[in-house]
Amino acid sequence: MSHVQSEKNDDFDLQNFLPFLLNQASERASLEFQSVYKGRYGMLRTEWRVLFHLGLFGEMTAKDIGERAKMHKTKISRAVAKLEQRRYLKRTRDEADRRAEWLALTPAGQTVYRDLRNVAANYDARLSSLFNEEEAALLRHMLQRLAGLD
Amino acid sequence: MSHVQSEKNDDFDLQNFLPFLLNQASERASLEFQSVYKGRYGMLRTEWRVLFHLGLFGEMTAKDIGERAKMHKTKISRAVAKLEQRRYLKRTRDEADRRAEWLALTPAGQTVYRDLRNVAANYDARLSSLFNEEEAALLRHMLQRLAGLD
DNA sequence: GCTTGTTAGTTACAAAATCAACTATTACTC
DNA sequence: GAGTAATAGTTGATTTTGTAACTAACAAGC
Repeated sequence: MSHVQSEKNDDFDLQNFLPFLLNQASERASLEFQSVYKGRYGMLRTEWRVLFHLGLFGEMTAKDIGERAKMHKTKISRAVAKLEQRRYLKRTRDEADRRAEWLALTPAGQTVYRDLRNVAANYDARLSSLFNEEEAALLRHMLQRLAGLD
Repeated sequence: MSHVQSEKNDDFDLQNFLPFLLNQASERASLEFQSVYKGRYGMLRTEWRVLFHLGLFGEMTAKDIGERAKMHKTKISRAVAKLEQRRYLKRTRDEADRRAEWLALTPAGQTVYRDLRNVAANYDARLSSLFNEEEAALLRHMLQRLAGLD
C-alpha cells in the first residue's frame, strides 16, 4: 500500500468542494439503486427514468419527459425504443399534431414500475434515516435549490 | 408529504427521491464548472479530477487517486496519459516496487491547477451563498455522510 | 397557395465509459 | 527457490453517450 503525501500544497479542500461532494453522494446513491433495476430488469438509468416518469405522471410525450427530467431527446428516444421493444410501453400518435406521440405504460410496464417504485421508496427511506426529519427535509430543499427545481 | 397510498398516479414523489435530487443537483453543479476546464484547457472530467488530486496532495500513485476519487483504474490510466501528453504531469517509476509509478504535476500543470482551483473556489462560494453558513455546513456534512466519506 | 422557420422525434457518427483480458512485477506458500 | 496468487497499470472490444444532421409535420408571413 503506497503512502500518500499528506502535506497540503494549499488551503483548497476537495472534500468540501460542493460539485465533488454532490458527485460522490450522487454516484453512491445511484449505484446502489441501479443494481436493482439493472439486475432485475436489465434496464439502464435512462430507461428507468422514463419508466418512472410514465408511471408517475401517466401519458406524456417524449418532450414532456425531457423537460421534467432534463434529459436530452436522443437519450429519451433510445430509452423509449428499448422500453417499447420490451413491451413496457406503447406509443400513440397524436392526431392533432402528428409529429408528437403519447407514451403510456402497458400493464406489464406498470407492474415493473410498481415493483421499482416500492424499492425506491424503501431505499429513499433508508437514505433519509441517516438524518433526523428536520435535517432530511432541509437536505431535500437545498438539493432542489441547487438543482434549480424550486 | 402524503403517506396515503393510492392506486393510480400514486403518491411517490420523484421530486423528493434523494437519488434523483442528488443527480439533478450534481449534474447542474458539474456542468457549469465543466465548461471552464473544458473551454479553457480542453480537459475532461476525469482529467480535471486527476489534476486536482495531484495539485492538492502532491505526489500520488494512480492507485491512490483511484481510492480517493473512487474512479476506476482504466479511467485514471487514460487521464494520466492525456495529462502527460500535454506535459501537465510527469511519472516516476517507484524503484522499491517497480509496478507502481509516482505522479506529480509539472510547473505547467501546477499553473493550470492553480487557475482552476481559484475558479473552483469562487464557484463553490457562489453555490454556498444560496444558503446561510449553518445550512451550508450542514449540507456538506450530510453529503459526506451520503457519500460515505465521513 | 408558397416560402421560410420551427418543432418532435430519429439516426449516423464520433467521443467516452465500461468490462475483460493482458503484461510486468511483487508477495505468498510449500 | 519454484510455482502460484495477487497487484499496478495498460490495452482492446463492447456499450453507452453526445453532437450534428436528418425527416416529417406544423406554423406564420406574404
